[in-house]
Amino acid sequence: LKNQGTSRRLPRSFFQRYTPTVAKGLLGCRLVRVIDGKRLSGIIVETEAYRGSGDPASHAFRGRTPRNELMFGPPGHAYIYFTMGMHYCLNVTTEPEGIPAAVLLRALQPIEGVEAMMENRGVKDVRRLAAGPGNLTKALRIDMRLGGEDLCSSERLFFEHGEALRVASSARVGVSSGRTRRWRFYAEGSPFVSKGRPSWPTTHN
DNA sequence: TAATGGATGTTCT
DNA sequence: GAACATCCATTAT
Repeated sequence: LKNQGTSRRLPRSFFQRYTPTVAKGLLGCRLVRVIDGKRLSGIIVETEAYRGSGDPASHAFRGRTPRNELMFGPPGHAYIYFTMGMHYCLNVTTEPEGIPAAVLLRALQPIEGVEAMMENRGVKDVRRLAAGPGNLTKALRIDMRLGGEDLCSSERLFFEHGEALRVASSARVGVSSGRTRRWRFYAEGSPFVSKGRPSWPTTHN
C-alpha cells in the first residue's frame, strides 16, 4: 500500500519507444501535477507525435538549437516551449538519447483538483479546462521552470497508468507541413478533446 | 456554426 | 520581417 503512488508511475522504458506508439499509449493514462501537496490531474485524451530529423513539422527538423536541445536528450523528460507570445506547451521526450522526438500533450479530462484548475483558467466549463495545449499548461500551472524535469522521478509532474481507450488519429493540428503523417491521437468521442478539427476524416486503430 | 483578427514573444531567414 | 505545434472574442452566415 505504501508504494501505491510510485508503482502506478510510467517508467522510463515506456517513453523509450517509437514516438507514435508512445503518443497512442499515453491516451487513458493520468497526468499528475502536484502543487503545495495537492494533486491536480486528468486523463490524457489527446496527444501528438513529433519525431526525428525527417519530420518537417518538428522543432528539430532543422537540427539542434538551444530551444529544442531537450528533444535530443534521454526519454521521459519535460520539453516545454513558449509559443505565439502567450502560451506554454508541454511535451515529454521519447526514444533513445540522440533521436530528437517528443509527444505534445494536447488535452485532458480533468479528474482531481478541478476547482483549482477552474481558478487557474478563469473558466468553469470542465470540458474546456484542459482542451488544447496552451489551456492544459495554464490549468496545471506549467511553465518554463519545469523545462527539463525528469517526469519519471519528479514529485511535481509525472504520469500514472490508466485504462486503455478507443483511439482515433488524424493529421496534426496547427502545422502546415508534414500533413501526410497522421500523428495526432485522441480518445474517440471524448468531449474533452480540443476543438482543432482535422481536414481528414477520423479513423481508429 | 464558420471564418476572422488581435494579443503577444521567440526563432529563423 | 515572417512564421509560429495558440486561444478567444467578435463578426458573418
